[in-house]
Amino acid sequence: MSKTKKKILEKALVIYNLHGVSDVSIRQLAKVVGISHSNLTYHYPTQEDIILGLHDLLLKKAVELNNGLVQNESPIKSLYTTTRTGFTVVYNFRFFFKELQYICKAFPKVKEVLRKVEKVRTHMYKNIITNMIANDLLRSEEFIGEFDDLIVRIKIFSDHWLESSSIYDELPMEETIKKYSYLLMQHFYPYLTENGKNEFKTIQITAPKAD
Amino acid sequence: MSKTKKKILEKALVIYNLHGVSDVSIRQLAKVVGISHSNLTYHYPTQEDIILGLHDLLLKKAVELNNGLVQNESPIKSLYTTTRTGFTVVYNFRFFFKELQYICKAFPKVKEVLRKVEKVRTHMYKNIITNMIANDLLRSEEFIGEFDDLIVRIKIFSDHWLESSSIYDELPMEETIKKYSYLLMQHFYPYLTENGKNEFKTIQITAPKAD
DNA sequence: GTAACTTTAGACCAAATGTACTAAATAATT
DNA sequence: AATTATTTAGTACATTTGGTCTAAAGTTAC
Repeated sequence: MSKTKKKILEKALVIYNLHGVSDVSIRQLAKVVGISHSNLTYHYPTQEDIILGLHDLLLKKAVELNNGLVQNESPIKSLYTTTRTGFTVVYNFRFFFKELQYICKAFPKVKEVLRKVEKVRTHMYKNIITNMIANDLLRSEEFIGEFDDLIVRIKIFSDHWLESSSIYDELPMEETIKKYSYLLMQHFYPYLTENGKNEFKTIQITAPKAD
Repeated sequence: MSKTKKKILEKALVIYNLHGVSDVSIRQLAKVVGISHSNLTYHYPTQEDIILGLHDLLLKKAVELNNGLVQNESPIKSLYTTTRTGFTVVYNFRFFFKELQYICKAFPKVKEVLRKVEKVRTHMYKNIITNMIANDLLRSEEFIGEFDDLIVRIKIFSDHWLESSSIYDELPMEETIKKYSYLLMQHFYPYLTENGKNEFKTIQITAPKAD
């Protein structure tokens, strides 16, 4: 990737986070980058290409941060740490999650990518749940599809906590991420075994009270 | 409200649901209504006024439908019915929920209204939960704030299930509403007592499997 | 050093948008 | 019937937008 391309993505992230994708034209972005709008179209013919580039960055960042985590703690604490770092990435690319619907409508290719990523996420959560059951941290299903449905709920929460927060909250970044990471974890809580609940308590210490 | 104003809102709802608020200009809307764009601005000086009018309609519709429900069933079945009708209203005003973030950013007055409505919703869920506990359908809190947090999660789900569905699903309206109403109910399931779970099973019959 | 390629800026264009203004038509009031 | 108020359409305007085209400037290769 050329230096200019890198700089474009970098500045695009800042300005999109600030004003939203739908409010920033090619010309405005070019001005921020410090190049002409025709030069910008030379590197990224359409806005969709920029968004795809940024989404790529997002995925790379997420993987990179996750690899840096120590995974020898308890599964539940591990899950919490993973959630925290994941939610931090979401926050850093907040333009994406705030305008998810607009982006999917305006840029079909992005929507396709998202659908693929969704399958990976589902798979990941399935593994986590199987694991927790095997370790006697989570009870087993009480009806067919119970945990598949839980995963759907978790994914909706993960995709939209930021949007909701931007409407109803007025917290600083750190607080927001803490609050919603903890809320995500609570999706699991009522399904935990006694063992699991005891482990869960160890993460409560760092978590703030919601509201 | 004059006949013209009514017709404007009516047509706006259709065209917004179809193409999204951000994609429909005053001029396009005027064409659909069959009046001049200057006449439209006469009745609704800004787009914000139209959105506010539509949100008013939404609330009225929700109240009206809710009043039509029989409330002598079991609390859990009652909650399910309320959810179903509520989600039907959400679907009928889907433009609103699909572009929640955009609307809140572009029209600050709408955001204020939403924040007020949110408080009412919280209160409603608190009542429902208190009631269910009193009727031995729901267990009591295992830690402080547990059910407040549950309510936050439920509200996020209620606000964003449609947006998520529009990205990942391709189901017809009826199926979609059924699926997500049932998913909402599952937020309560793991907190239910034996009594509650038995009641819950009576609503499972009409619910489709998720995915 | 010159030829070929890449990167950049500037100008131009047609389309669309919100807003404002004017004047005609219609309805209401006296 | 005359006047006043409301509703309607048309026009004009300044701005912005995404594209396209052209040519200059910079870089690389031979």
